[in-house]
Amino acid sequence: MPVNHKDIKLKPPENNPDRPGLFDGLDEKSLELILGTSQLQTFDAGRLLIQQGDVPEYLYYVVEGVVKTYRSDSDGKEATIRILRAGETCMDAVIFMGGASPIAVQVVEAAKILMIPEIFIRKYVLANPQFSTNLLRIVTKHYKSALQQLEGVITKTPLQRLGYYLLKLHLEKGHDALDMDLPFKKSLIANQLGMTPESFSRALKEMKSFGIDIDQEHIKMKDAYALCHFCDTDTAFICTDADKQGCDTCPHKN
Amino acid sequence: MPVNHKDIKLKPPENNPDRPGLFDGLDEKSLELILGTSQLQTFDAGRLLIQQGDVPEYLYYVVEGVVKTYRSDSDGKEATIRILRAGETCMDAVIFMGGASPIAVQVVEAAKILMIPEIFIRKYVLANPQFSTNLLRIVTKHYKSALQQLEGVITKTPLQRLGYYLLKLHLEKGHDALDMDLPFKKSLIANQLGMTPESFSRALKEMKSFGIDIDQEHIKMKDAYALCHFCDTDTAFICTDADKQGCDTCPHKN
DNA sequence: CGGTTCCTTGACGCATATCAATCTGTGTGG
DNA sequence: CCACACAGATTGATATGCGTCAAGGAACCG
Repeated sequence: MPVNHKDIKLKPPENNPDRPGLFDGLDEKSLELILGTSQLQTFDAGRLLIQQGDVPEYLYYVVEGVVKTYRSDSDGKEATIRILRAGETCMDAVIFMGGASPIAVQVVEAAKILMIPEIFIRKYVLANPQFSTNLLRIVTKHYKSALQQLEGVITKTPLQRLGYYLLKLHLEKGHDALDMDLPFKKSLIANQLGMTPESFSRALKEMKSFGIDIDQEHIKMKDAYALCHFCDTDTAFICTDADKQGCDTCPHKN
Repeated sequence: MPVNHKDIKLKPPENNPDRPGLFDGLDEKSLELILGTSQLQTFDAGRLLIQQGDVPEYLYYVVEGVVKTYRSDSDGKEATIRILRAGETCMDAVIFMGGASPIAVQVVEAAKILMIPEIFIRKYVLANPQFSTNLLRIVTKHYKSALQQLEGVITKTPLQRLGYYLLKLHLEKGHDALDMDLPFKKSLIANQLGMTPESFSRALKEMKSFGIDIDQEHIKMKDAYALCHFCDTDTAFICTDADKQGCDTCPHKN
């Protein structure tokens, strides 16, 4: 059954360029066209939407809930790639890779998902330049985060990876927010950071020496510069306090 | 100075869907338009084309030579992302990320490079659907290989990563070729696989127990199935011998 | 020939995975 | 309301695999 335009909110609250959305800048007509060919479905936690090796038939747009994408090798070990919330998509890139999906997709917390047929996506890229640009922005953003992950796992210690993760969390909230919560289950985050839950737990304790206290999933920073130590050129670029006093290690100070 | 259309070969010999090219399917007029706004330049080995944090002004198309993209963290450790040869591009994705480049680009072996202004790229995506599709295919291919790299570093041992690398090399040549050469300097490959040259060297020796002999950069496989042990769903998909006899571990055998 | 670069080999130590036990919170059923 | 079960998180003890450091060898080029 086709989806009614009014059924779902297509634009998540924050509408900043760092969070490119699939529907950004599209007019009413385009939206209706897309929704008309799509379907909306609800899935329970644990449900596998795509297995590694499947050829995807839909692009998935998360309306509600939490979904993860991951790769697993032959002995069953998993490497979490992304954890998606409302407003994010997956299989967007895979559709253009052609052939079997290199990743699997699983629902983590019960989710409502908009499913857009892959054939429509491919055709619509040819018809609508704005849509192409949206897709390019989304895919390149995934690529970027994969590169950061990759560098982290290769060159950084678990502690540094955690620090970098917290720093990005902090920057998302705005540099004034000294309190935040871990957005997901710890074991899930641990896997995404390429470490075991045990190492994750130990790394959290070590964070105290940087002035960051963790109680359950609550994080309290001593001051706004506690995480500067983990900054790099990417985060410095979006840091509103870049190059200010208080941070000795800012990469902008060259 | 604008580039003459006849100066460079824009299509590398192999024209298969797994090697998407920037100029695939474009007509003469489009090619002339692109080349007219671009410049061709030659660089020596070691030359830095883009540093991490720079905002890219060009998309780079490698006409000749070897170029690598990598990320380095604050203490100078490098993680090689890709190693490009003739017909490949970089900064293609970065242009659409907006802002500073998360990666650096360096010439490894003296290279002739076509430089296309980023502003042109962005505009041309809006004007030419074929070009959008080309870019999407290229970027998603990069993304895919980043994901494979990521999984490898997180879940696999150095030996397995090397095996997977050799397998892909083998499949590129066609499954009949039992002889091949390492395409790059060993230390470069080692870094791309996320290990030290020492570990790489030891892993190469271990390969003997799988029926693969390495002499200098020459690789000799005992038979076409020697590398099957390292296969996964991605490689199985492009393996012409998939599911045949000889390979006990083929992921297609479910 | 000497110098340089790259690769290889060996010895060593540390960091992180692994394994196992305990603890905490949460929900369920009697 | 308590007892129990279960999942997730924590903590501790252990071991091993990879990086590091240092030395030696091989190929290349002047």
